Amino acid sequence: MPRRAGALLDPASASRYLTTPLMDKPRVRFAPSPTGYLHIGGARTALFNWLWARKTGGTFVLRIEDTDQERSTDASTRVILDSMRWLGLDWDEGPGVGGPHGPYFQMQRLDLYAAHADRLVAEGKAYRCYATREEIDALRMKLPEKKRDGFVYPHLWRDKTEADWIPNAPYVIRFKTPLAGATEFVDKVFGAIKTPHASIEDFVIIRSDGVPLYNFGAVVDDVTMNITLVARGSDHIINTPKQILLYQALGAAVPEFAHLPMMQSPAGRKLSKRVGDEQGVDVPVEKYQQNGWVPDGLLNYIARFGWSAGDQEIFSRDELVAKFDWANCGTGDGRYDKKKALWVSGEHLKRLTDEDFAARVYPFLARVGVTIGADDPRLLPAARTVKTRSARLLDAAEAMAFYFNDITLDPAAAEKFLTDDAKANLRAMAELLDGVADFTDAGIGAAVEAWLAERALDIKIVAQPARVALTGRTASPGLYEVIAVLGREVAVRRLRAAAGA
RNA sequence: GCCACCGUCGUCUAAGGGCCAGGACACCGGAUUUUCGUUCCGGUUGAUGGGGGUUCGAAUCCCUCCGGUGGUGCCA
Repeated sequence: MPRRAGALLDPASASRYLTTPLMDKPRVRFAPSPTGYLHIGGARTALFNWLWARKTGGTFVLRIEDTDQERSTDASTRVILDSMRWLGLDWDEGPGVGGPHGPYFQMQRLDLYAAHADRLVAEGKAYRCYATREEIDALRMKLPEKKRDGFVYPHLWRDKTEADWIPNAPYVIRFKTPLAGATEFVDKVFGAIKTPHASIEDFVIIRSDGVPLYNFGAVVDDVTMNITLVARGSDHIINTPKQILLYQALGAAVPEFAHLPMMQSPAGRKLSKRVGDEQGVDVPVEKYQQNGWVPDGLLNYIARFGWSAGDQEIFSRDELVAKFDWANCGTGDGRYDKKKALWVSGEHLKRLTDEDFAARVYPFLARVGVTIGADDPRLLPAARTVKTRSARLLDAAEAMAFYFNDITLDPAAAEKFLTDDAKANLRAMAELLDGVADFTDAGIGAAVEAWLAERALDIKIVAQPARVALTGRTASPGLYEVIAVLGREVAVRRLRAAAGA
């Protein structure tokens, strides 16, 4: 494993760059592309940036990188923003809130990119390339098959001058990458990373339609938005040298960089939505919302992925803010672990107050066919009985449904437990409950225990049949609490129905 | 192919030259319990990718091989 930040640069070979002067407060950003949904890995990137901003009193900027016009949609922007809000990752500048460095959509900043690109061209640091895609492809195809993969743009227009420009013909703008030397930077997570310029081709910074490509748009924005620390997935490590070259060409201070290892599928694949579906992992953040995760639970799981603080596993949002640091980020890619994710979710549910838990479960009740009012007096006591046995709110709602809706007996359970002897006991129990004065968990328990003692019956004999009769299933919260929440009328009716059937 | 990065229990991680490689999830066993779950206890159940070095001593430093990931686009 490489030494993290602090590894030495080789001053002789690296082209040095300006270090961001220690400014007052960090400015970080999250810059998603609106091409679908908020990816769980993207949420993690956003979270780490947000944590750093909140911890340091810095600024968290949200920017929408919508320059891929083929795939970007407004609907997607809304979905991403909604997921960010649901997670509680509020941004200080960006869509909806504005800010002094807007607009925060790249397609509304085209003039800015053009101006910067033109300046680079004027200064000889970039150049117009009139070679068409077809032309370049033809050159590539001329190579022997084995060498085609290694084809790089052959500097066709690198040394041409304005006199060579073709009037009215489309062109792209390419960056004039230094032919020799190397660019090295010290990543806050990965340590020193060095890339020889020879391995960087003269990459396109502006398309023929005037729209910038990722590397250029991101740099111009990060410069003009005064971003001091760029934190993103390690898939961008490869882009960093190009971007540093761009900062230097623009005469701008180079920000700090922090890359995060990738979150892979359980089988170690790239975590795309399709792969996630195949391997049982929810990739879009909206799915977690729909399945009844609490935001802090999701944040906890993804924070703890690639980062740690001693042996602690469960963190509140505030603890995350207090304890987060780039130095405790690891470098190895990791695999999503669904079981652990669910465990973390459940731990967060357990830590909710009963009232809070009930209020959060309520919206999910409708999803499982329960239509009660938010002020239904059974809601809180019912919710309380399933809180510690559910991993997500949707699971809790499902586990609670029997309290409110008519039940159907699980056939296998009925077959096994609703024997003639058991039915006789259920009738007797119904009788008993009818007369219990203190119809509470404790009161019912006392009455039933006394009744059992009187008849020399073991609770094990009557519990399961009663459970099946009352809930339809063999697994449920404690029998007495179930009865108490159900209420005398319903409990008695269900016992008799099962006994009579 | 080339470039960059990464490699500790099945999984997430700790230890960054020196006490049995620690914790968590998972898994197995047990206790408690009216079921499930919770909770508690136990686990020689389980790992430094392989091989070379350096060193009294290596998961840790060096070399090499292997493996994985990302990139190699007028995607981001």
